[in-house]
Formats: sequence, C-alpha cells, structure tokens
Amino acid sequence: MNKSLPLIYRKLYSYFGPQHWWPAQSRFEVIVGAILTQNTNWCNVEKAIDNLKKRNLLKPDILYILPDRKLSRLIKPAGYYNIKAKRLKNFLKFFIKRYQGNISKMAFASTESLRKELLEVNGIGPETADSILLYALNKPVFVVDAYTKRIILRHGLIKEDTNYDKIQEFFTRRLKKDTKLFNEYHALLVKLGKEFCLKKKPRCSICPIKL
DNA sequence: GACCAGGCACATC
DNA sequence: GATGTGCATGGT
Repeated sequence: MNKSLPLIYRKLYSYFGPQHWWPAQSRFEVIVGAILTQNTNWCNVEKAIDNLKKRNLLKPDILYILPDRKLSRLIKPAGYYNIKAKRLKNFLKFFIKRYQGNISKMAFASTESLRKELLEVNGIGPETADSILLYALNKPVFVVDAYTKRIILRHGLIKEDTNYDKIQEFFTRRLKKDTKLFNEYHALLVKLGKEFCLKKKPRCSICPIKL
C-alpha cells in the first residue's frame, strides 16, 4: 500500500511509456490548443486546429485580425465556438500588446508574474494558464485537470472538495520541481484517465496504479 | 438518445 | 462563498 507520487509515476511510466506531450508543431499551437480543449474532447480540438492550419491562419497577428464570426466558424468542431473565439481574441490582445506576439519574450517573464497575467485574461483559468506555462513555455508548473482530480480522489489521496490550488500543491510538494517530470506526469494521468477511469465505466480493478 | 470530453465566467442566493 | 447554469460539437 504505497501511495507515494514518485512511485505512482514510475508505475505509470513503465506501463504506458512516454506520452510525447504536448501534441503540436509549435508553441503557439500549444496555446491555441489549451484554450480550445476546455471541457472538450481532444479529437474535436484537432479538427478545429487543422481548419486554422490548412488556411495558414495559425499565427498570432493573423488570428488577431480575423473577424470573430470567421474565427468562430473555423473552430466550430471544438464546441463552445463563440465563447472560445472570444477567449482566443482576449489572449491574443494580451499577447500582442504585452509581448508583441513573441513567445520567447513571454517565456522570459518570471513564472509567478506571468501566471498572474494569464489569469487576468478573461477566458484563461488556472488549468489553461498552467498548461501554457508548462507545455508552451517549459516552466515547471504542475497542471491539474479533471482526470488528475478524479484519479487521486478515487485513490483516496484527497477529499472531494479540494480546490485547484490545493491539488496542485499536493503534487508540487511531493515531487522534484522538474519540467520534464511535470510534463510526463500530467500526460500519463490523462492517459490513465482515458483508458481506465471513465465516469460511467470505471475499470479501476485492472488499473496499473492499483494501490 | 443519454452521456461524456484535457474549463471558465457569471448570475443568484 | 457556495451553488447553479450557459456555452456546443462529435464520438460512444
């Protein structure tokens, strides 16, 4: 009965192997994907991103001047397309005004101040901000999502009402602060969640981190 | 046809 | 401050 987070990581890694996250061809694509994937199946997000890519629109300055109505139509497969178009525009406005649409400039900011700035953008919450920090900017920030919470809740490691920041703290206090580790750990939890811990059909009896 | 998916903001009490 | 609700497509 060992519930140490490093051990769970080793079990997941040896079972599933490296996940190669985030699936994207550029850091900007990671950011767009992070916003589009809010409460949405990744397959649908890929369709939306492909719509932008094949029209050569996946660039900050170009996306920013694209009419909202057109952007909404192109990202339609990702669901919530009207609100997500606004959220993308909100981010782009911040990104261009504050960092001239330059990811390297943004990456140069301190993690704490940048996280605060991202959270001030309407439509970017803690998970989206942390996904951007970790997967686009390689900052050592642990990402918490619905799978993460569900898995450690079912293993009795936290209580139901534990909020985002507390869950994040739960991980960061018990793990080495390491970008590669945080990257792989979160990706592995998502993989596990998809394969074994679906809401309607929990298959935890054969779960590789049965504790 | 119900249920779910890599959230977030806002209204209301 | 906690609880409820709108946002929407596509796969199972």
